[in-house]
Amino acid sequence: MTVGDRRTTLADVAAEAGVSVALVSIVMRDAPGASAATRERVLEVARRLDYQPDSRARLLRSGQSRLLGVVFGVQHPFHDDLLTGLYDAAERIGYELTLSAVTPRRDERTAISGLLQDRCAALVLLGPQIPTAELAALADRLPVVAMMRTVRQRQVDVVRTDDARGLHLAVDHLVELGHRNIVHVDGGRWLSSAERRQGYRDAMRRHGLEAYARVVNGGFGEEDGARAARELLDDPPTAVAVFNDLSATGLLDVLRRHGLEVPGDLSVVGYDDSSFSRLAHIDLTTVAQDIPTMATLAVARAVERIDGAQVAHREVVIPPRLVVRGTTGPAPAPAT
Amino acid sequence: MTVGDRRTTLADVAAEAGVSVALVSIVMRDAPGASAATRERVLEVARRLDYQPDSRARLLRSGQSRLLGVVFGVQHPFHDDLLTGLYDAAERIGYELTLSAVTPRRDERTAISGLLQDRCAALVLLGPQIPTAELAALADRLPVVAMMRTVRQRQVDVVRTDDARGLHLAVDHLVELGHRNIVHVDGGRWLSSAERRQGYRDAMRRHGLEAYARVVNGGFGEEDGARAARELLDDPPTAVAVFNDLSATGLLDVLRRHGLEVPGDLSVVGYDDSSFSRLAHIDLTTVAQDIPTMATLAVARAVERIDGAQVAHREVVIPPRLVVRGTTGPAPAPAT
DNA sequence: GATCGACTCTAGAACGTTCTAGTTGCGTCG
DNA sequence: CGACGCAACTAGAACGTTCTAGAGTCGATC
Repeated sequence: MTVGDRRTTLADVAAEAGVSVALVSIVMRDAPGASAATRERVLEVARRLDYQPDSRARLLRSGQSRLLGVVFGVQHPFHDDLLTGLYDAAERIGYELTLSAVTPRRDERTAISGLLQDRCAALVLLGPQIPTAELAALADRLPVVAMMRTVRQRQVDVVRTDDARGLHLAVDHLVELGHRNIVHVDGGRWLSSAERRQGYRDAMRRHGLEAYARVVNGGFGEEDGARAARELLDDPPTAVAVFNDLSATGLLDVLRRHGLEVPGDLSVVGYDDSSFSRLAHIDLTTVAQDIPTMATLAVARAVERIDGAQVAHREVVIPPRLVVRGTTGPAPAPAT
Repeated sequence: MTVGDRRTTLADVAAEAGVSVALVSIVMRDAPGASAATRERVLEVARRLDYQPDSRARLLRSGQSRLLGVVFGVQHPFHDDLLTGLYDAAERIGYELTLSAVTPRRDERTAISGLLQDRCAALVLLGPQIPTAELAALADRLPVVAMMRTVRQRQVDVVRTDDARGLHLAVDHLVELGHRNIVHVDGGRWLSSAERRQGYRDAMRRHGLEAYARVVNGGFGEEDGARAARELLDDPPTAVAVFNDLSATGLLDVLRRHGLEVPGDLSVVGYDDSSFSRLAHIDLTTVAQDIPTMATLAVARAVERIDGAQVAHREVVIPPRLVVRGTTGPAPAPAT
């Protein structure tokens, strides 16, 4: 194989089939304006010459690019699942996806600017961390849909989970099992930590358990959960609702090492339904986000904006659901 | 914001700055042929008009597309880490990456054909599953680098881990700890399962332990490991080298539930150094692939091919390394 | 004082498509 | 038999770049 040889173009196919370039274009796009006979002949030639349309030239000419840029993070739990859903949704309505990853050494700004140069029609950002002001500036240029976080700026569309509700579900579940002394280990300064914390507080109040409400400083990682667990050991509650699954596993580990039985002595609820939370020996009760729905809505919203529709609801909030597994059980009988 | 308004182009910048389009192009590309004064003025205007180059037009014109297509799987353990490494490597040599994901409902063929339409200069495939014949056909059209699998066809470049060596490491480690009765739970029909199985057999023979060599049918997932564990319970060895971390966690769970102490009664080694294997309460001894090196070499190889270099070694095999954690320990004193 | 070379800049043709505005050929209708 | 409509097709101009070839300008050299 010689690398230098050009790929076959419309012109090649046209010459070979003895028709004009425009006609080949018509056939390739399945547009009206060609007889069945020619259509077939052209397709046959195209197949024989192994013709592949050049999307760059195509998009360059046709202006609007049926192309959605997606920024995702390589380290994040369910971004992969979200990507799956986004591909499904995009394909259903005939859009292409182009991905740009955020890695430990490639920041969000870089990822976004790459997509801008690809001239996508809109951007879908998974859990964007950049300042809202920047998001807003971006949204002045092209439609931007932020997922899994709130954005006050009204140029930016938002599709997110009702995180407050997620903690309602967790607390309700624990209360139903008889728990009263329920602690929340929060996400610290992490995205949507505030919403979840507030959701926890609301739920406790609603159950008349303000007196028990207690928030322990946590974070995103396993160590954060472990640290919170050590803090809890002095005066252990009967149940803990944790910011996310990763932190919950760290917490579980420390608790168990100190001889506490889960769920015998203490119940734990995570958040995210991460793939590892399903592992048999973790088997974590957790709050799952409705990823397919979120993906579908994000794509739909982006496309509406591209088509210039005036969209009524800027923010779409999806209810999560509780996945009950093995780390929650009835509250232990009160001691003393 | 009106979606319809065109983005600013070179022509806009040129008009505003009172120079020709070509000159603006020169300035934007940082090419020689413009005075420092104009350069600065043009850059200022470009910044003010918020000019973003159109990579489609750019690549269309300039023919060769410093663009590498990467196909990765959303479900796979270390594909994320590999992506990180690929971005690093590509950036170092001034190449762009364009990603295409394989999802449960988007197969490899689709992912690849998307990249072909984007006219990438070469393809990097992470653990491709398509038939080698197809890979070869693809490689006749543009440089193809397959990672983490062997491909006999000589048009296709390969960068992979020395999987046989990985199992040598695992077995050597266990033997050093005094184990003799070491079982291998394999990956079934999975990619590179054969290499690892062979590596296990070789290592056992080298240690004069042919008599103990025993391969149990496993697979990729947690359930496969769990199933293998139940099979082992009748006649448990003192150590198990498992095909991958996921399977190993399934195996660990079943063993522990049946009262076996790890590593007291039985040691376990995984493969992949998956993120969850580092979790404190899994703490799995495992074989890690040298991901940064593999990524760097894959990109380097792709670029060599693009530049038309005659590359001597079609296949690059990287040695793995053992990460010792908490699931391996000294062999228990022989019973009876 | 003409010629040269260097530097800075510009005009215009690519690249591979799509799209607009035709031009054919041909059957049908008044 | 001329006008019309329609289907099938084509020529050529876009799209936003890069690239080639060349045009000015200016100081230095012969």
